[in-house]
Amino acid sequence: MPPIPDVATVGDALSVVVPTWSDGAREVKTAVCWVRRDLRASDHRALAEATRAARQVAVVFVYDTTILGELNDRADKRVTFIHRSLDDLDLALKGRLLTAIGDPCAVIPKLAHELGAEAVFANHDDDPYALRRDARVKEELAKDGRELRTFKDHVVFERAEVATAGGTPFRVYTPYARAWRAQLSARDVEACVPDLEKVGAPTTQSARAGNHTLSDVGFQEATIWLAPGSTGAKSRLDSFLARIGDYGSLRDDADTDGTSGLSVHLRHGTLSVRECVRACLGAEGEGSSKWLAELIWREFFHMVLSQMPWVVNEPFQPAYHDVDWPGSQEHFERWREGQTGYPLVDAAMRCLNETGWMHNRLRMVVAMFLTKDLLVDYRKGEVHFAEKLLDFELSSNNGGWQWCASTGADAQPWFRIFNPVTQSRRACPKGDFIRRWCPELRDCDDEQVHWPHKSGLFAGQGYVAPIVDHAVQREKALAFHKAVNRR
DNA sequence: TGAAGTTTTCA
DNA sequence: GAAAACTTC
Repeated sequence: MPPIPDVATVGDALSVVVPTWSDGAREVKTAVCWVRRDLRASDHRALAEATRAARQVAVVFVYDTTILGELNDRADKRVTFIHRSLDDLDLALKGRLLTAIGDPCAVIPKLAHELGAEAVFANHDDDPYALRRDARVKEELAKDGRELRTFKDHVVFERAEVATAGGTPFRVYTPYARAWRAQLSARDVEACVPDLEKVGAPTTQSARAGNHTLSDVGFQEATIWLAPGSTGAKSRLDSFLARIGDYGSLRDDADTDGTSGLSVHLRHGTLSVRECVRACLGAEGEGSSKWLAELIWREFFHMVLSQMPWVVNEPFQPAYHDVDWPGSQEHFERWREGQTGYPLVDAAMRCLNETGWMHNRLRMVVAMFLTKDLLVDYRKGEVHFAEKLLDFELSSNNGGWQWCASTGADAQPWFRIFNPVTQSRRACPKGDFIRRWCPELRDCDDEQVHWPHKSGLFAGQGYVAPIVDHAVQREKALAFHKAVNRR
C-alpha cells in the first residue's frame, strides 16, 4: 500500500508527496526565523515562508553551546567558517541579523516571548540530535501558545518522499536514483524567495544585533581555504558551472580541481541545493548528469539516516552487528597520521588533517584501506572524519564509510577491494598531489611515486616502510568477510 | 564507483 | 605474446 499523502498533492502526475511551498502561510504579526544549517538569505524556504506569513521577521542564529562544547580544537575550522558566513549573512540582511550564544532550547522560546512572536520558522534538520532539540523547542514554545513551523529545505526530497512502490525505503542507490529522477519536477526546485524588506532587527535581551566575535563564542580564528558565506558559494558555483562539462572526466583526478568543491556550502546551507539542481537541469552534457548523480547520493544517505536512524550506531547490514574487527589501534593511528607507507593514502590523510578537506575519490581509497587492508572498525575512521572534515555531514559520512566497509546500504560486495597502488596510478596519474603532501617523495618520478619501496632508492629519505602487504591483507579481508557472511 | 587469476582470441 | 573475455572472490 502506498502511503497516504498527508499534504496537498500537486496536480502533476510525476509528483507523489510534494508539499506546495505555501503551506506555512497562516498569517501572524511577528515571526522569528531561526537559521541553523541554512546560512543564506536567498532561496531560503523558512525565511520565505516567514516573510510571507508575518508582517515582521527577526532572523536569528544561536551558537549552540551543546554542540560547540564537544569540539576539542579551539581553532576549529568549521566554527570559523560558520562565523564568517554569518558576517556574510548579516551583510545580506543589511545588518539585521540577530545572534545569541547558549542552549537554543532556552534561547529561542525566550526570544519569541520577548518579541511577542506567534511563530518560529525553521528548516528541517534530521540529524538525531537536531530532532531532539527541535522537539524540545517546540514543546517549550507550545507552553506559551507559540508555534514552531518547520520546512523541507536541505534536500530536494526528504525523509520518505522517495520510496519504493510498496512504500518502504529504498535500500540500494541505483533504483532510488531512478525514482528520484522520475519524481523530479520543476516545482520541486523552484526558488523560495524571501521578502527581505520585512526583516527587522529589534532590540532584545536574549540576542544581540549583528554577529558575536569569535572570542565571545570561545574560539579562535582558524585558517580556511575557501571563501565563506553565500558570497563564497555563489562564486564557487559559477566557476564550477563554467567547467561542469569536464566534470565527468576530471572528477576522479586528485591532481586537478575537477570536483564541484561545494560540499562545505551545501553542508552549512550557504548554497541552496535547489539552485544546484536548477543549474544541473539547465546545463548540457554528461557532466551535469554525473554531478546530479552525486547530489542524489547525498539525498539517498539523508533518506537512509532519517528512515533508519540506527545506522548511526550499527552497521546497516545485520550480518555485521556484533562483529569484532581485528584491526589494531597501532594500525589505526598510523592511518590517521598518514604514516602507512602507501603514498596516496598518506598524502590524502595528511591533506585532511591539515586542511579539513579530502577529494571524494580519495575518501573512498583511504576508507577502503582502513577497513579492508587494516580491518579496523569503520566507526573509528568515521569519527576521525567527523572531527576533521569541514563539510562533515552525519548522513553522508556514515553512508560513505559503511559503503566502503561493505556494511552499508547499497553495500559494496565485500569481495570488492581497492588496490591502493592501482588506485594511485588512476586517481593521481601525475603524482603531483602525492609529492605535495609527502615531501619525502618529492624526487620520485611519475611511476616511483606510487610505490617507491621496490626501488630501494628512497630508503634513506625518511619515507615510512609499508605497514602491511596489500596482497596478504586482501586475503585476510576476504576470509574475514566470508566468515561474517556465512554466520 | 574492483582486482586478480585464468582462458580465449587474434595477430 | 598481447589484449580481450571470462571467472572468482
